[in-house]
Amino acid sequence: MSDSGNATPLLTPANRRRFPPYCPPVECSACALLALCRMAGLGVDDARLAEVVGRKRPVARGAEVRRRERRSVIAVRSGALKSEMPRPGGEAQIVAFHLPGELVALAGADEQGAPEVRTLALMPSEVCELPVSELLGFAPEDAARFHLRLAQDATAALLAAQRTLAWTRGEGAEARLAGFLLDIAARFASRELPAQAFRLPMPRRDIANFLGLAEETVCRLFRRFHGRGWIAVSGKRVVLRDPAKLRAVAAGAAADASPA
Amino acid sequence: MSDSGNATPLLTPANRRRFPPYCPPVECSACALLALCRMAGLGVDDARLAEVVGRKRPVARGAEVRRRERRSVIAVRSGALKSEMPRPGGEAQIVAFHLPGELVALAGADEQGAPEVRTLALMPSEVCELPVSELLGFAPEDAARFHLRLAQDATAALLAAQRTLAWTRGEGAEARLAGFLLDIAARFASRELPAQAFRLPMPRRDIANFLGLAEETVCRLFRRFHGRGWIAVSGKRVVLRDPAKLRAVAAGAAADASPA
DNA sequence: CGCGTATTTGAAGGGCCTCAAGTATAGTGG
DNA sequence: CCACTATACTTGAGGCCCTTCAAATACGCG
Repeated sequence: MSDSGNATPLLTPANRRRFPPYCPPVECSACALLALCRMAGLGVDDARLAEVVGRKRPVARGAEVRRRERRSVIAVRSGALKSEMPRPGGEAQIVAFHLPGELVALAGADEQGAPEVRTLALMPSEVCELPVSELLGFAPEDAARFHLRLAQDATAALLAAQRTLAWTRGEGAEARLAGFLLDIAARFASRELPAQAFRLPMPRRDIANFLGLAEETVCRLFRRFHGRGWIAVSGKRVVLRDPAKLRAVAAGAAADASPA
Repeated sequence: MSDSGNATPLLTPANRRRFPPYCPPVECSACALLALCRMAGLGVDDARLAEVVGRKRPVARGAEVRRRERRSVIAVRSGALKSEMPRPGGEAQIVAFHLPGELVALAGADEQGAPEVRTLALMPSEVCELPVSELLGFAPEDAARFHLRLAQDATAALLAAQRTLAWTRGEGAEARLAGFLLDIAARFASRELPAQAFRLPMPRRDIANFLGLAEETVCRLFRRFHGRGWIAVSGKRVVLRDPAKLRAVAAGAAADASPA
């Protein structure tokens, strides 16, 4: 198997500069918020869109994404976010990462007091905010369809959270990291972003937190996967070289074959 | 503090028989489905209730809870359920337990094919099913309010799932089990069921699966907590004797004080 | 180009898992 | 109502995976 085809770019210093950018903006056509925008009576290029939806609102790296309206749905346009839940004693637990085109802030969309979940930008990002309150004056039939769609999006998010709960409990640290890489790649692919070679938006520390591992363990696993030829990794740049093997590892297969 | 009052029953053989039953049925007044039932135009004691809502539908121990209608919301009336997500290679991962008065089957309420999440009865149980499709002919205003409530319930469920994700990642096995016991107790209390002395509806094996631990570890932890006087445990019967200490442990406090 | 942050690497130790066997419970059927 | 039996719970010993602590290096941002 050795070096079968150099179709995948190697992470030589020369290739680093031409590596895909971090998290490029997605078009409205690939955004999960599109259905709600349309249902709100807004054409994508309509003039009213800019009025109701806060488009391209910038969020600085490390800053918290906060609702402008009491009740609203937020989507990521570019960059990446993380949602974390504080724990009584110790570090907050990261419960989800949000990539371009994905919805945020569905959980607790109606909570009154201080939000339990904090959402922070992992890099300079842009978000779109669709205020639900602006739409309450709509015709009852439209409001019903809108809220139904909202409920569907929320149940979809719940299902996604349960899937996450399932594979992050995978036996062994290798299974978890393999599952993580495949999850990120699949989500990039579903938004028509490069999914084989990409940059991880989050530091090792956040990956470790999310997977329930130590930061050093995540580092060692990246190196181990790299050494086995499953991936090529240099800092945040990652190339998936053997997705099938990663799937097998994520499913619990012991690593026996493949040269070290 | 020694034996300050024997208000809490000891788990002597004599007291076993008078121990609270497993998961007694909740009244409609304490059920999370009540708001949706009322909004659907159904008085709790209304004759139509029996027609639209499948009340007291029995589910045998180990049987799968399946929707009768394509789209519906299910609540637990008595007993207890577990929801599990299959994993590629190996045992399914339990993602949630459902106690009397709680909603189920929100996730995937709209999915078309075979459901990803399977919901099984941990003991002989009764469930109520409210078919959403039956209500689509309602007045638009009522439909709008109904779907809004549905969306709120869905986001609340998502928030609950994220909370679960946070404390089940607690550092150390002791923190996880302490958090688990407090979680169960709090949910019993919110439904006006006995929350200090109760029976765990699920076997050790399921607790271990849910918390990402080995079954033997869970057993040892129960015995350890029992030995330290934090709880009294005999099989599935549990009495919380020092909830404050359990909270401290769940928050990550090291166990140093308290006699062994 | 320099500094701060992020990543990497090593060594030692502990906590949880695995395997195995015995005991007690509770559900089942007569 | 009681006996029976399958399931669930408990307990012990040994070993490995992951964590912790510490320090050096590489990268990226201003």
